[in-house]
Amino acid sequence: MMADMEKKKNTIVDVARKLNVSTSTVSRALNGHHSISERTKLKVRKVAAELNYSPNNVAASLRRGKVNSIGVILPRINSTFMSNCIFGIESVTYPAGYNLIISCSNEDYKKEVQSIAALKASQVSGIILSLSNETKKTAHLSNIISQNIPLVMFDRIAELLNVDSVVNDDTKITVQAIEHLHAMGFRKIAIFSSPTHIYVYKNRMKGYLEALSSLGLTLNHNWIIENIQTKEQAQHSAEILFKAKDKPDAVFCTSDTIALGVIQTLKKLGIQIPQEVGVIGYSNDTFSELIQPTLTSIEQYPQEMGVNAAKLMLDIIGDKNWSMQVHKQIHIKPRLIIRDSSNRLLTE
Amino acid sequence: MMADMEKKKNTIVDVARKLNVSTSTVSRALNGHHSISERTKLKVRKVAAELNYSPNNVAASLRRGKVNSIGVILPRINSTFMSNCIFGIESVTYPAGYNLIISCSNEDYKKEVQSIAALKASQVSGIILSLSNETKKTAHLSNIISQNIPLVMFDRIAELLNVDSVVNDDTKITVQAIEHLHAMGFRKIAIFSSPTHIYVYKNRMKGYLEALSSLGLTLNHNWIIENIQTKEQAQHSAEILFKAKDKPDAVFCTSDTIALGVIQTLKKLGIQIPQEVGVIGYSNDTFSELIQPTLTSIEQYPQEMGVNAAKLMLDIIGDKNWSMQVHKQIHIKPRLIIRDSSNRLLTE
DNA sequence: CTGTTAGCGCTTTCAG
DNA sequence: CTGAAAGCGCTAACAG
Repeated sequence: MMADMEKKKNTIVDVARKLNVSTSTVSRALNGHHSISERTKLKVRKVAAELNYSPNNVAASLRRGKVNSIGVILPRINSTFMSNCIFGIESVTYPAGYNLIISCSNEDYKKEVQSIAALKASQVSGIILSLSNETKKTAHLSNIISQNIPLVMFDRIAELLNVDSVVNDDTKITVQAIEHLHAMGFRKIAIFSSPTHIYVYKNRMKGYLEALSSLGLTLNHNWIIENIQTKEQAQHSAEILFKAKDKPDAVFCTSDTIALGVIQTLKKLGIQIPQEVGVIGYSNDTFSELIQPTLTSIEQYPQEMGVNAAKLMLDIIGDKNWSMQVHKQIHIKPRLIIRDSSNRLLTE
Repeated sequence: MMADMEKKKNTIVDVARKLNVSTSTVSRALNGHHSISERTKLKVRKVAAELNYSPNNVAASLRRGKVNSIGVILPRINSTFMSNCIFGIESVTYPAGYNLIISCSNEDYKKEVQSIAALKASQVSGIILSLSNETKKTAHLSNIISQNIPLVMFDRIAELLNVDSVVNDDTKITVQAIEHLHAMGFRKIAIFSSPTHIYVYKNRMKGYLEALSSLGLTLNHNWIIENIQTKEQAQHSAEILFKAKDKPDAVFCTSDTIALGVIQTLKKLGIQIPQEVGVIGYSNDTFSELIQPTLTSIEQYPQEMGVNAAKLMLDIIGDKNWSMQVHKQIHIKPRLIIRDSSNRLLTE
């Protein structure tokens, strides 16, 4: 009978045996320890290669009590914004020698909690997180903080939690956007917003209200549409709003997708953009400069956000007392990109 | 002097001690082993919760010789196509209890090789991969296959490697696209392609050539533009081509971004689409139905590709002899989505 | 510069 | 149904 080809993987023990040295020497040589002679290092590396040796990080991590991976939990993964954030994160963590374990909460609170548990079990060095829509409790986060697992939040943060974070200056840029509409002669400005219990939308709403007040514009509660999540909902609400008596003359939208829905409805109703109604979106999706009319929007620099979140994480890792310290909040400055959908000067 | 609050994490040893049982019992209880009485299980779980016990998967993995994570290597991460693939993969691997370790080769061969090594060191259960642009050698892949590490490739596969894979029927759908152009009366069909050493572009080129031949259209080598990678390159090449004497009357593009570049140049040159020139893109990006004219394109169902790649992976994992077997290739059927940019019927 | 030794936290035979 | 004991592969005191 043929014996099974027991392709047992070679370990440092095999390398050590072949060279007649101790496993410590092999371990040290492979890790570039300074107290090993160049000659030995060369020999070890040679034999390791011959034996097709591949290190076992699981064993090393267990021994070291430290894992070289960082967990990332996102509400979505297939969005331009989020995938660019990941891209930014990866560009920092990879050169630093970390793996990225990514999981997607799918805007589901329960899955967020489970993902946290899974990452904890994996002994990740830290967790970078943006909250799901549904997350209203944050016990799962306090829990990991209390266990000294580094946590960095970005974009959708939990305000009451004292952690390092990266956010946009949503309020300020929204004020700027409303001021821009005002400067273009729009006076009856509506807002189409996603749910305002979420940090970023809350701040956009805040900016809207602040700007209206400081510009002396009257606030019409019928023009404040909240809880819009999809293009279809935006279309629906726009249809109702623009068929009513008391129509606004501009709409500030908290996402480009919402803005797209509004634009499609306005077109359908034969309303001219921006002559009759101005529209502003948020996040500068690829399509915003490609649609008709081109859409005024707000660039958020998601990659930059990811880069900063990752840098923050690397700073924290290894700092035993990070949870005791004053936490940093990095503000990314968004930019208003003025295009045709709000630019009345073009047509006057 | 205050003693440091040694917040040493509790392990099963602590749980066992508190209950006066053995660690084996705790381990078994926590893992729902059948030979443990319900009463014990309850007690163990209760104490584990009290002690805020969190399992250490690193130790468990080392002992089991098996890690609950799957590695994914992609050429890009911030593209609609790839992020949707990840989304599909995650939707299968998460419920199955796997972590996803994602790394991005950035179209760089070296980084692809390094990522493979890193994932190997992490002892991942398997690797799902789509090749970088630059990858021409596949020794790094043969290597992991020979070590019985499950490998699934998708989209950009290495043809000569005998592994499970998920691909589009690029050739067939391209033939269909060209036939569509022919049916619309276009006869002088050019192709703007990304580098054809890459599997998917090679097949699109193949489809183009096959279709031309079977439709009896003459092949003009000046109309075969290869190595286009960016919108700018597409614009540049289109400008040259459409200022030349011998102009095509349609352009098949291997991506929507290329098509966008072509359309922008045609507009600039005052050439009517589709009356004078028809354009087809590939991958049905969000913007394709939003631009003017709306762009005929090919939907590839990236999420579906991810789902299938992940399922294939789960099938393979644990199957000791997978590398000996005949490998499956799953073909995802793309769909031609006809819009204005190729639809002459609209205007005749 | 190198070797000896003791575990990291968990699972899993084997033995009751 | 439960316990004792061994050990996964590696690293890091400690000791020369």
